Amino acid sequence: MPRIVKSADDRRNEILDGAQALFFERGYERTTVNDVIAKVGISKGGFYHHFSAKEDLLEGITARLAQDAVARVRDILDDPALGALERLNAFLARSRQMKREDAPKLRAAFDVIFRPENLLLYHRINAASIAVMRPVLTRIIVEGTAEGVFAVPEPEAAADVILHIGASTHDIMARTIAASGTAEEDAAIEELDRRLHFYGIAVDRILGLPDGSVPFVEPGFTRAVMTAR
Amino acid sequence: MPRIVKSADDRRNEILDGAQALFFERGYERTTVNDVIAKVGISKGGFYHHFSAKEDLLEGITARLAQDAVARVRDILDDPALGALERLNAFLARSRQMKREDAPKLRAAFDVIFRPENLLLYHRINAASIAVMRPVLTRIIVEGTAEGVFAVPEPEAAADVILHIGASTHDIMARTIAASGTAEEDAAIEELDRRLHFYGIAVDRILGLPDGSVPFVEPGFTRAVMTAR
DNA sequence: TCTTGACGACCGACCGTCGGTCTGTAATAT
DNA sequence: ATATTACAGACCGACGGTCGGTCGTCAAGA
Repeated sequence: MPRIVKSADDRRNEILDGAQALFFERGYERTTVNDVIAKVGISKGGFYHHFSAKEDLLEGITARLAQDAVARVRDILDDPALGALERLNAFLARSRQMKREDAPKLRAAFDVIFRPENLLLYHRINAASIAVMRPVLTRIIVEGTAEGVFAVPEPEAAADVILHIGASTHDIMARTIAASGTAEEDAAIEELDRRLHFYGIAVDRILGLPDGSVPFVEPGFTRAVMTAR
Repeated sequence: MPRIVKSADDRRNEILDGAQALFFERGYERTTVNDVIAKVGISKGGFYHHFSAKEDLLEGITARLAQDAVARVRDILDDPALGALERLNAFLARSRQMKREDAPKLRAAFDVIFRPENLLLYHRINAASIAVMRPVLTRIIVEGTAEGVFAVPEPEAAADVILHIGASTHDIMARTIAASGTAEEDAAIEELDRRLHFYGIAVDRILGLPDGSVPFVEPGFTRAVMTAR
């Protein structure tokens, strides 16, 4: 085979791109290192020159995804005109907007990520996003507590709890996706929507706010994302 | 090798016992099927006669553990004399008592379960215990809402959230265990204790109770469990 | 009581796959 | 010219899982 040399960064990202595509298509375990190098057009030796193990791919991919996600809300986080509650709601609104925008891609990824055999992949993505969001959310809570809007004794712990509440959607999400195309799809989406609505209430309460202050979903959001093609 | 024949149930439990011991000692991935059959004193064929895959061991073990755990609190769950809040607190108190009783074994298991490479093992155990506890906790919340003591619009969702809050302790637990034996051990335990205390408050708020109604920890509990030998 | 035969528990050699290593080489930098 | 980096690809050992066959058990028929 002809030898193609590229800069380390470019090659690394190429590998990450290929791996990410495969992971979101077949899952982590069902994707072999040989699959990845075949897709990227690279040799085994080349791969292991850039990554010391298959697991490193997960780290690289999830780190990139998380960095990305936070970059897209940076302006909201840095806007000095916003109060804590406004900032939090603007952040959540932006997140929803982004999800709506690439709902089809997201939905396709969900199909794979929420399969039981891909638990590890899901968990890593989740852990990475929590790690990135924790300091962000903590800052907002500290801010809100200083403003006297929130009433939270342990901001960092509260941030952790709130972020993990998102993880508790896993099961219902999985169920909803499994029900996709069947007669129960509609009911499953309804239930998921009710759940997400309640999670907003849980956040309100943890922050010491009146119910409904921090909406997690807006009308039609859940259905729009879950039925996207 | 001499052939030893036993009833399917006995053999199955023997295999589960051996596998559980190994998983809690070396973790799931680092335990091979050959390790298990060597420990139990059985052949490869024998093993696959009772289990269709290595993963089935996880299911079997976690199911057993979860069944066990719920059996040990059955009396509290069934006691008609208890109100919902009393029942919930009695349940948590019993759980703590059980943890204190076999703190050394628990602590040893923690050492393995919270290592990053054993994420799958941890997750399965957690998922199984949540699956078992969900209906139990849901019932308590429904009861409490009917009594007018709790104020929860979606009992099942609330149960899910509360159970998942426990999962958010994973990171700090892992950190605390990693700090074991170092100079930071003391500070890590303090922080873990503060976190657990806050989780109690989060539960109070989700249930619509005044802060401090549902204590997650009692003084000295965290240290007692985490420093057990 | 003894034989027979079916069934299920069990054996262990074997296999394919997969993550990872190693030796070597072409391209690039110094 | 030389060192370093980026890559190639044959190879390896370990592991999960399979498969054809064996042996203990027990019940029915002679």
